[in-house]
Amino acid sequence: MAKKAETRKQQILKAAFQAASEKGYESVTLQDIADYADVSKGVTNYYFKNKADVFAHLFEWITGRIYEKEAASIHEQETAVKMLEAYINQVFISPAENKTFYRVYVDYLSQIKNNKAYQEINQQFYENCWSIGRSIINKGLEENVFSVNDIEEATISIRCIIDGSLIQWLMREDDQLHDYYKSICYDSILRVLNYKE
Amino acid sequence: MAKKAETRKQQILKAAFQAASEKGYESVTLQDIADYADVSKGVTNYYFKNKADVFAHLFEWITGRIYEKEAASIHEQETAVKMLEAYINQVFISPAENKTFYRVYVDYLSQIKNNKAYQEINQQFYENCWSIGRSIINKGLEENVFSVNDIEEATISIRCIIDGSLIQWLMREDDQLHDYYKSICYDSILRVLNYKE
DNA sequence: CAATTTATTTTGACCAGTCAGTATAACAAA
DNA sequence: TTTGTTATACTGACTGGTCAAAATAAATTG
Repeated sequence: MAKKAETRKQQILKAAFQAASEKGYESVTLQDIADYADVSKGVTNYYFKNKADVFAHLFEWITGRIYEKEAASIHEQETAVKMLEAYINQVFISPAENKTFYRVYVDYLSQIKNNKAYQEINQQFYENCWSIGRSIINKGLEENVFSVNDIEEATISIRCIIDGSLIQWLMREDDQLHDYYKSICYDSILRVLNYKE
Repeated sequence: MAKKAETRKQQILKAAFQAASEKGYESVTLQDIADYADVSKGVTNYYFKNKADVFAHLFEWITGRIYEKEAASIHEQETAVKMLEAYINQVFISPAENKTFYRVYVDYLSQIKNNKAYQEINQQFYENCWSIGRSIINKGLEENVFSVNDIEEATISIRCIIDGSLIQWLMREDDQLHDYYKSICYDSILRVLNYKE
């Protein structure tokens, strides 16, 4: 049944994610994935074409989930600044979660050059992220609290700052700096948007 | 003689760099390094403990060179804004060079979690980068053209923006966007430093 | 200087281990 | 029975690292 297949695929993707966050993309073997999913090795090859196919689906799934959460976080908010605050809270959700996700994400980034499919998934992710930034900026322009020369450039800048801060935080391997980087990220974005009031 | 050994090591490091930028860190084999260096396979193990040792030296060498170039670029400049401009020009040196270096750098970032030595090299690189940012900020504060609440936070923010933009540019695989991202990076930093005049 | 010995460097075959992917058998459900 | 699913054994390709022998350079000696 199609439902069962879907469940199995999810189970395998979650296992691959857990394995990758603990061991790193390249060193994860098909056996590892099977072990984490508590199934035999043959199952992974039954549901996915090959290892790269597993990871393509994994990255698609992860980036999709991340975007949905981030997009949801801003929709309840009523002012641009509150939207941004909610966004940053969602992005810097916790040291543990950020570490798990961003380790896999950095592995993923390092693989993009080798795989056209990965590249397209990431392009979609960027576009989704930019759309969130764009919403916040437009709201702030309506409210007259932000001032930017070019909306597209500002949306791109927001994501640069977010990824740049999370990656730098991750590389320093110090959970205590999480709040510090969160506040640097938030303040920098406000400055880039030329926040007044 | 010690001089010859040094030359050989450099030759191997350059080969490893070239191999890594073309094939990606994980898929580079000792044989690849030997091939690019035009020596036999055993030589690499004669001059380095193992593969990880080669890459530790490689990363140290690369990040050191990058820092030196960046540091040198700002020293001739007389105003804070010109220093920043020179810095960004050096950072966004050309699509080809940025691609070569940043591909290896992203691979390197994805390996940091697995290797204490890599982590320390990167920490040193960050501190070097921050010191460049700090020089520029201090100069701008003297000149009364910048305004920041916290110098340390601003130095960190600058590197976040630089890495964030270069990584995002790299992932989009479009050389034409190089100038675009360069200008976004430059403008964002000016805004973070609250540039007036 | 030349002959010989010693030290250093280079080579490439080889080994032991790993992994992705396959083949096949066993099992379960309909 | 038939079809869909899972387990297991296996293969072939490849890798990091080793090592003994070859090549080369340096030092020593007559």
